[in-house]
Amino acid sequence: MAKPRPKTVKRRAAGAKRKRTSQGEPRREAILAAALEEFSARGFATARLDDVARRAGVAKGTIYLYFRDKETLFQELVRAELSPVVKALEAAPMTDLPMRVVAERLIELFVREIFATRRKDVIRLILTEGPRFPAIAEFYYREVVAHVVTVIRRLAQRAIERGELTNDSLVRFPQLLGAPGIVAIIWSGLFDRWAKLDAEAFMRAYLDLIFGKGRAP
Amino acid sequence: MAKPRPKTVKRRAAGAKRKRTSQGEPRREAILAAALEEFSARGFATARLDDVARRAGVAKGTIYLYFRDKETLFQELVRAELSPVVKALEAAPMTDLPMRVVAERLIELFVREIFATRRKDVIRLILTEGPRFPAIAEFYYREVVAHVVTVIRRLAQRAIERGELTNDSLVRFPQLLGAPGIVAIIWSGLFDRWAKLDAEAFMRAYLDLIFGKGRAP
Amino acid sequence: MAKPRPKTVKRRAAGAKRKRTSQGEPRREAILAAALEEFSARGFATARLDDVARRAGVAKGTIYLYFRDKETLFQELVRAELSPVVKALEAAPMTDLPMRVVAERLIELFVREIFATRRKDVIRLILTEGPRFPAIAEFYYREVVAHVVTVIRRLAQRAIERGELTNDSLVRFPQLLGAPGIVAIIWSGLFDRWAKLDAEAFMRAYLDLIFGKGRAP
Amino acid sequence: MAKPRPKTVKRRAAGAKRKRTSQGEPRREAILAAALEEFSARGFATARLDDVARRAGVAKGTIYLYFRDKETLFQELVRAELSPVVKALEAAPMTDLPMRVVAERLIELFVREIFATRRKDVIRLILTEGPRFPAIAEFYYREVVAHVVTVIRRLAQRAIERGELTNDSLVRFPQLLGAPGIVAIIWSGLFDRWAKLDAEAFMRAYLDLIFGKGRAP
DNA sequence: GATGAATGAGGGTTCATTCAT
DNA sequence: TATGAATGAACCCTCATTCAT
Repeated sequence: MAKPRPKTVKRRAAGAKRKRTSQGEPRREAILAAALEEFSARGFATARLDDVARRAGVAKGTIYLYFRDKETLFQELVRAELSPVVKALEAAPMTDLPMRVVAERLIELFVREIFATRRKDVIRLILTEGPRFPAIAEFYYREVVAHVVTVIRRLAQRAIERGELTNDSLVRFPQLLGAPGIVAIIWSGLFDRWAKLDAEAFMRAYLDLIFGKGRAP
Repeated sequence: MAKPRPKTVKRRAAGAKRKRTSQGEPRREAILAAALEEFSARGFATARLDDVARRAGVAKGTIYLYFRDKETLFQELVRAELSPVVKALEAAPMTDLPMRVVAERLIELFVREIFATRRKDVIRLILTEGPRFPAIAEFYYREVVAHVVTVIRRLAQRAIERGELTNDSLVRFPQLLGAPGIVAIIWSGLFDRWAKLDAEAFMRAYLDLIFGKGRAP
Repeated sequence: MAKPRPKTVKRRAAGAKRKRTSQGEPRREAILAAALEEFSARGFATARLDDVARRAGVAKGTIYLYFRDKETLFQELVRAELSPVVKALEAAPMTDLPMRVVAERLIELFVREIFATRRKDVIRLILTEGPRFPAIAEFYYREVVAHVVTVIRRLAQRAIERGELTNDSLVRFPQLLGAPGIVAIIWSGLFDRWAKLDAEAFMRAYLDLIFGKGRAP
Repeated sequence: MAKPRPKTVKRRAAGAKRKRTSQGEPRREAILAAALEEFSARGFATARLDDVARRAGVAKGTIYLYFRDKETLFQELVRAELSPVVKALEAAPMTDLPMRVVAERLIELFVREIFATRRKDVIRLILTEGPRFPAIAEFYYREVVAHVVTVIRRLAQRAIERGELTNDSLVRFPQLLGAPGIVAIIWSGLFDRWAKLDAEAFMRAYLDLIFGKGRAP
């Protein structure tokens, strides 16, 4: 009974390892970063907390000091990475610029803040794991997608009023504007090996397609 | 009796041969159908072969008579479901109809043959599991995506020549034409709970957007 | 992903081990017997299913073919071992013999069917683990203790009517008759190392004490 | 300041010394009290030191300043709670009162000092955990049980000499006198939920049974 | 071919114990 | 002294895979 650890055995023979101990370093952040790597690379179900711990430079048990369980780690990972986006969306100023200009800025924003960062992987994780994590899908829908849809719809409405757009497709389906962004993310994870896709050029070409080439700026 | 096959003999390496019982190998089909259900519902890693077997009405061991292992089952599932599509693509006739008309037929085809069928789930599986199954991603890329891209590029080229399109976006990025289809599939798996998306209307609105409303038939 | 077992590695290099395969042999029984041993020796919480499996000559996973989990194994163990006792109790014939005679037969029965068998350990397990397993305590109370109490009360009642007993202590507290049996079981598990207790003599001395020495047959 | 004790020095082996803060080492007491609660409620193996610490209002590490490990805590807990009993036993005066009277006083003592106090739980812990803690079983046997047995044997001897008892059962098995006390403790932990047992009445009825009702006082 | 009982590696989670502060 | 974050061994349970029948 109670064989918790041989009492006579010295642990960690030498004071070697123990990499990161700069007190200021937030273990939680390290774990989240490592989890994102592992979940992205192997998927939620297949990722091993052992690997997350190793990558974060902590012991396996340490993860449980910060997260109730694997699923919670995943959910908090998504929330943590997305919350700046959520905040930015809520603070999004309504401009009076032409829609095409706004759209181009959105592309820049998307590339800089999402596509070129770890957030791209978070989005991909949501797309791939979301069906098994309704809570995450809902969070993403309510906090991100719904906002974006609303904003785009309003933009499209005004663009029509101003004559920048000649039909109401984007009002009825604002998702259309974001479609290339989603596809770019998916493509990059699936097919870049065989055919790399220049996401920014891809999305700009899309604007050319729907607004007409060079009509803007 | 019993015909106890010498114990040291390697069983047929499985996967290879096949094709005997005239009317379509009902067991194999049942397993594939069951596997699609389970993989779609739970993802590859989380799906249990036990459930696949139960759903298919066979014993667990039977699966291994037809497929080397879980991964092979998955790969053959994708191939089996996609091969008609592949064949259709290869036989796709090049028409001289206006691009918008062709695009509308593609939408109909997509809705009827993909979106309204189990193939939608196969596509979704490829999108979500592909990153962990390069073989599948590659197969899908080479046999489906590349063909579609080529076809669309050719269509776009001609459309430009005929003045139906005024810029080369679709030539440079034929993926743009398929983007809404992809997004529709993803949306349906993620967000339909909160906001159902009418895939066909969605894609038609897209054509309105890029070709101009009602300009075509 | 899916690293279920290296495909090329041959398992169980030699067809050695595989002890018990005499088809007729009930795995379930072997597991229950092994579980009783392990639970008795180490207590429920500390017993390792690994050891149960090893002792039963089966693989760890096999246990789960027969029992949902560790706790279920424990509960079914208790039920399985006690059910003959329960049946015997229900079929217990009411005799007209003097109470002392009946009590002596009960002692013989107790020694032969409980104390000299694995059931002694089951009773001990109930006494020690019961507080943490209300379901087991209740089962034992309802199916065994309550019956025994009822039977003894009836016996005591009649003994009073016949003048074999001169007070109603055993009617009010039939448990008194069984107390030495319980104490014998506890003692044997705790103190036999330092002072062995002859359970049968112990209980017979008890009858001498309450009925008077040698007054009965 | 900080007085950072040279890192290589072995901390006081813990357990030994102790005894300084005048008014009874409140921390140590708090830990022992908390430990008794937790061990009683969940058993040794299942109790968590985390909970003990929380209940005692100290940090987890603090426990280790007072006790080498979980097992030592348990053993010292038993010793601490029992030592007053041990002392009382050693000082037990030999009276010349009739045995029944003495027995009744023992019952009162048992009820007041054991059954109505936390010591009941300590006894129960010994009974349930003893088999896995030979050191505790032995301590309890030597310091408590053996003494009690000796005392009762002497009492019984004299009772026979005086004609208060007509047979030697209690001389040969003094444990018989304590049996109902043990059973009362066990019953209260197991079956009180379904059938509460009045321990004092139970033990008094026992005296009625073996000495004859009302013959005493 | 077909079955499904059996296997056992793998991984999530817990918790006694340590130690830097 | 006291703290509590960190550690990592241990253990329950799952499930892909095998194989005797």
